[in-house]
Amino acid sequence: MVTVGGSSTPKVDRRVRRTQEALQRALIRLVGERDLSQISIADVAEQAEVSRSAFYDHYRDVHELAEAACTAVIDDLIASLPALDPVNTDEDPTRSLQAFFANLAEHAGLHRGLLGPQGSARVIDHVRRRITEAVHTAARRTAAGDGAPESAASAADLPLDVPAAFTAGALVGVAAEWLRRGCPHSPAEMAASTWPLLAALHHLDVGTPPCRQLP
Amino acid sequence: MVTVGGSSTPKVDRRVRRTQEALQRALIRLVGERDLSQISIADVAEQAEVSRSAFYDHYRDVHELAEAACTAVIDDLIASLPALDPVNTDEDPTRSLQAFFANLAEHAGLHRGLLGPQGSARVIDHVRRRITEAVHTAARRTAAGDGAPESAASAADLPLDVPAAFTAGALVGVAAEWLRRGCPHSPAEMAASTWPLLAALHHLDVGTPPCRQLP
DNA sequence: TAGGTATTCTTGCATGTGGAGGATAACTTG
DNA sequence: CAAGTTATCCTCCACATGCAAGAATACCTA
Repeated sequence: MVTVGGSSTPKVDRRVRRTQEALQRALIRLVGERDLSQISIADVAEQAEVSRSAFYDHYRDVHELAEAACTAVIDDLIASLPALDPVNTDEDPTRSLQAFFANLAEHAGLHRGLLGPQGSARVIDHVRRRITEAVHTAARRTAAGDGAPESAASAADLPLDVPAAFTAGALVGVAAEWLRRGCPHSPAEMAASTWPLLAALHHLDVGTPPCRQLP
Repeated sequence: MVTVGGSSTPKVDRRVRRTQEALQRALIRLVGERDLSQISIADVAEQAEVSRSAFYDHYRDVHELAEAACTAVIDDLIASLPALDPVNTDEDPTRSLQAFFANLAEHAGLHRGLLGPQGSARVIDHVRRRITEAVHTAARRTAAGDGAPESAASAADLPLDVPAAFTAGALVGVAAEWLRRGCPHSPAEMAASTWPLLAALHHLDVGTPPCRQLP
């Protein structure tokens, strides 16, 4: 098995990149067409113009590929989350929340296919954890006075941050429900409805210390 | 395919009940032992002492069985959610939240197996939607003055209730993260940490009408 | 560019999947 | 209890899965 390391690919064999990216693009395309459960490994390999056994050289199953394939998309989503940071005293704090929903809507087919009932538990868990981490570090950055950048330890080693898990789950819940209904409202409306709820959590957060992460 | 109707089984062939219940019990037992992805239909059928083809007479795949199998357990969880109702002015409002986490911990293996990264997107979605419905009807019951019982329409037909989806997702998020870490804190601690967050949403809910469900 | 290395491809296999058709057995109703 | 209904079981099938061993090929480095 050959796997590209998490970040900042320094020197990766061209063939590996080509194969992995082809497989990821193929999956993303296919998820837009039919349910994940109706997509076979052979389908993905064929769509990627790669042999079926090359698939197994990189990924154990479709879910592992899906997790890898959605990473770039997820990063985009997470990038639109600094709105959750209380220091962000923009004139319109819902702007980046709006970007979040817009981003979601833009790839609605993909997101619904991976996060919905026919999707992958692995992807759902991955997304939730990534957002949890983002919320966690944003909160710590605020609390610690914007000082040194936190050591980027995996969330698995950190204490259980209930508010972060709460917030992340809430965002995923709203997103999933919105996608399930076929995005019946504009990103602006969704942002306007969601923002007060997030704000209530923030104000509580900074106001009452008794509820923070458990040791 | 033979399927038992949703509620209040009036007259179901004894054989159907026996087979379905045996399959569900078998799955629940197996999920406690290994990952869902490592459980084959043949395994479940054998554990249930039922032929493999009888499985397909009732369920399309393992996820459909899992959804059916967890329904009873989910009902227990949802039963411990009236704490979310603002009218509930108990002396200790975290009591039923505590029951929620205790319930979760009691079947930790099952819940982690079905809701975690190796679980089933179908189950995750099902749980989230059930909780969303529960929160939604609880909120409406409160707002409408405890009057007539709402027509029990499926959540799919109702307008998108952002606060309900938000709350439900949040609970699932906290539960998933807690389970993932191996339930490192007592249900009492978890309830104490989670309650203020829920309360903040409630107070906002009753205080500011601008953010309700979208039409 | 030549050479060693690493990746991909081909082939093959044991097992799991999803389901159709028909025989057998169990249940419900009159 | 007898008759008819209905679920389960058995046997088959085509296809998908996950993986292994070795040949063929593309890549990186010197």
